Amino acid sequence: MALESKYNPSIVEEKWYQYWLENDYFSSVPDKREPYTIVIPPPNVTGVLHMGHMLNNTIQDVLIRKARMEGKNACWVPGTDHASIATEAKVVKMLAEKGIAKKDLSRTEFLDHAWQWKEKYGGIILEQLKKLGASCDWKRTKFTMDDNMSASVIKVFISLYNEGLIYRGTKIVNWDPEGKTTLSDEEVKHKEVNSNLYYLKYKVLGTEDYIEVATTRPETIMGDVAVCVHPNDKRYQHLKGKEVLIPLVNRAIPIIEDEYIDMDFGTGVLKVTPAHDINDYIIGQKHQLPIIDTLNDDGTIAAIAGLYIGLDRFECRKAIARDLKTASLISKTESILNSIGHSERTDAVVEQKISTQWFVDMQKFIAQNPDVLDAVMNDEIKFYPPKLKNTYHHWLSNIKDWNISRQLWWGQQIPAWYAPNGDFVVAENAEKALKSFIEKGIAVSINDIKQDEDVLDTWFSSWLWPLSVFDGINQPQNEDVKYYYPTQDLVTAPEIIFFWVARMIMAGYKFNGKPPFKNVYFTGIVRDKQRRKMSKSLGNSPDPLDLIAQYGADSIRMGTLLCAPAGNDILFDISQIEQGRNFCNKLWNAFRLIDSWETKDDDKSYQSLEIAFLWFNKQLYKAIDEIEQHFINYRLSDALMTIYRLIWDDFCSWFLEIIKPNYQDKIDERIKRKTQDFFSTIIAVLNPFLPFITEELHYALNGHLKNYTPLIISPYPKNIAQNTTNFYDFKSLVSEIRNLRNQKQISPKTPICLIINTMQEDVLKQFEQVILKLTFAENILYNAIPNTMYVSAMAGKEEVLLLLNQEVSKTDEIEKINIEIVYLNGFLKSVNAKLNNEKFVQNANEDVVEKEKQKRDDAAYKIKVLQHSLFMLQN
RNA sequence: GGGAGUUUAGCUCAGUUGGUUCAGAGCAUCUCGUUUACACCGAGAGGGUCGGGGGUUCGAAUCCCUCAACUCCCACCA
Repeated sequence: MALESKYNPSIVEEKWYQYWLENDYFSSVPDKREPYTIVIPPPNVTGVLHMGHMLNNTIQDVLIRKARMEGKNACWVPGTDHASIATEAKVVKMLAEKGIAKKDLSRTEFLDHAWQWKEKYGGIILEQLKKLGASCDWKRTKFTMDDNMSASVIKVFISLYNEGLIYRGTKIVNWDPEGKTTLSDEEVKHKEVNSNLYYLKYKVLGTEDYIEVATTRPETIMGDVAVCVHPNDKRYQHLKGKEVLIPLVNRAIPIIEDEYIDMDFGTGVLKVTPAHDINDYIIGQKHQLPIIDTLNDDGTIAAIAGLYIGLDRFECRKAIARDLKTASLISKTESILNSIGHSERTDAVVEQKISTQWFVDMQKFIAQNPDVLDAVMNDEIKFYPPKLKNTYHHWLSNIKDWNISRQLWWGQQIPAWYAPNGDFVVAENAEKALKSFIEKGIAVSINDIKQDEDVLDTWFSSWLWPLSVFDGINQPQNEDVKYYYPTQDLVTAPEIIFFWVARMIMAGYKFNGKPPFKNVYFTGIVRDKQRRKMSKSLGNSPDPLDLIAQYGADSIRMGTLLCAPAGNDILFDISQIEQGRNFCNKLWNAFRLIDSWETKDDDKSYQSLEIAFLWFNKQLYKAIDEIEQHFINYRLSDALMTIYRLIWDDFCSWFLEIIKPNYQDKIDERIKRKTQDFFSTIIAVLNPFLPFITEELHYALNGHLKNYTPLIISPYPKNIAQNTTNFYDFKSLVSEIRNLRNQKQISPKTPICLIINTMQEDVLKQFEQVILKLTFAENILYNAIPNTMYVSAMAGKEEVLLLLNQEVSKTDEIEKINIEIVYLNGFLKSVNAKLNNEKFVQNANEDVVEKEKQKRDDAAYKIKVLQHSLFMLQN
């Protein structure tokens, strides 16, 4: 077989992915084997693949592929999330571009458009994942609005409502004026923003005095119902019980007192606007003040405000500031930094607004399901990295009720039905709702009742994901859910620990009694080299598909994984991808070399090189152990690096160089076969990480076999017998010799002669062929006396002399040796100081003391050798 | 305001219970090399007082205190 000297991934990857699909290696059905399940964090149905997905899904694929090779029944369930707010926004935008306004459509018409959109674009991201090599069970692909998925959501809503865990209530909620919906607290992201703090003058009625109020939101003055001071504030004692006039509005409102007030902030006076601030709302309740909601749903000023009607809130702020200034009702403005809530999805500034919505009573929920907290804290569910346990704990202990209703159409419509008088029932459908009404003694007909217009928060469906993908809500006892649930690993971003991870744990315990997964691997955020988050607006996010086309999926997988320890952000840099590509090429060429060898029977070379096999065998199984350990700790970067070094250094740079025959020489057949065996093992270990190239090479090695098994389902190598033999460290000896060569500018292929002064001549003789081969030496003399033409160095306890055919500067050599002796004497002194310290000998462990003694003896021996050399040089 | 975390070679990071074979890895850098597996390469080398200070100990990157810088999460300061 003639192979290209450069590995070309594009053909190979396409070919093998098709092959795996055709042979159905990704799909899973319950059987007798141990299950290994991962459910994908469902990407938004409208999304396209970005670098974060690449990282996240590569990790999942590595885990699932390794499990598959280990003989487990590996099942990776893919799917997409309907992402109600994001998708609805996209559909609205798309319709607007066509000149269609959402308000002109009926609910059904709008949903028709949305579904069409979903059918057209919804599968893109999953198709992209295939390019990455993701070995998902595509037959199980789910969508959070599939019929049975939605049915699960409705069922859960009804049962939680019946248990009193879901309620309808009027509260201050977060309002996204752009998405025109409420948001949960988790969907509001606070950002530090520079704001103006305006000092407004409220005229005190019946006096000529003004009271100054500092506010960042002058546009809400139309909703003011009081100004509030601290009861102990000396500055305002004389104003108690008086009223003030709202500037511009000229409505009279009382001055009230409350200990909530921070006397040091601004003027120590707060304007109270209960409709638009949670604190004001609380004060308002306490003092029984009215509520004036001056904002429309789209963030414009409502008619009730009386002024600035229809103006956008931010325009209004400017206008008011201007008008107040004109009227001399602003005493000053200062610039302050404050934290403003933004919508997670639309990035609009979130308003607080009083509204009637549906909530999950979280405190009650947690109280009833203590496992939600305990399981994580006692590691029944393991977090990687574990520091996120604290974050989880902290959030749960301060949890607020979850607002689950959204004023959208795309999603699961809330199964609540209203009678004309406002009474409502919760039921699966209109018929059942009617029945409930009748049971409650409310006489209505089916035409009278109306279903709640709102849909449920997306996360109210995704929290069921690990159960609902197996239909475990609708049919809790079905074979799939019994077999696959709880799943093994969840791989996700720490950003959604509250949105999703925590809530899946809640749903898992609540609806199944078991945790949804055993391990949670939190990836970092993919950033660019300057540590900036990757974003479309910065244009610093490469298109993963372009990268795959250019470098191959294996290279990308390697590049992203090499520097991605759990929980650490990964700093994306193209050079890592190049490193991945170079590695693939290295592996490819190692195979080409082995493959090119012609064989013969050569017992002698086999015998003399056997030690190399023993040595590499040890390195190989040591590495397999280490890799296993890294997997246990979910340290995939370290696992991959271990393989990288095993292949590049141990296998290619050392082992192959040792056994490689001279140009045009044949190789002993057994050597070639053993080398191929090693190679097979190596690529099997590597396969979960780089599935394509390893599959290709595995085929190149074994494709001719009658009962050919592709690598994807071949057994994963295990270390059965511990190989603990210690080998002589021939690597440092060889390095020292090469270094001497370098120093003396002797080109690598020029034959040389060596003298090695050693106390373990027998051991070294075992490695003689190895050393000769690697150093291009002609022969080695042991413990021989050289003439004056040589250079020397210490390699461990061996002194190695490279014989020259030219005179060397004696003084240089003497100088070199003297430096070495000075260093060793210093070292010896410190070791001796330690050993002569009674407290050390008393307190330190025996083996530690023993080690120190060994070091002392070694150093003393080296000094002796060097002094001898010195003597030889000087005479 | 509360909580968590980080600070080790130019960069990104390992360093389990304190013991100089723990001061490491990869990349980058420098020198040499067009040796037929690979220049997407080979050989070799240099580089860190483990953020600063103090303490405990025979001994600290590793434990304690303190200072400094940075990061993240949570939170209703107008």
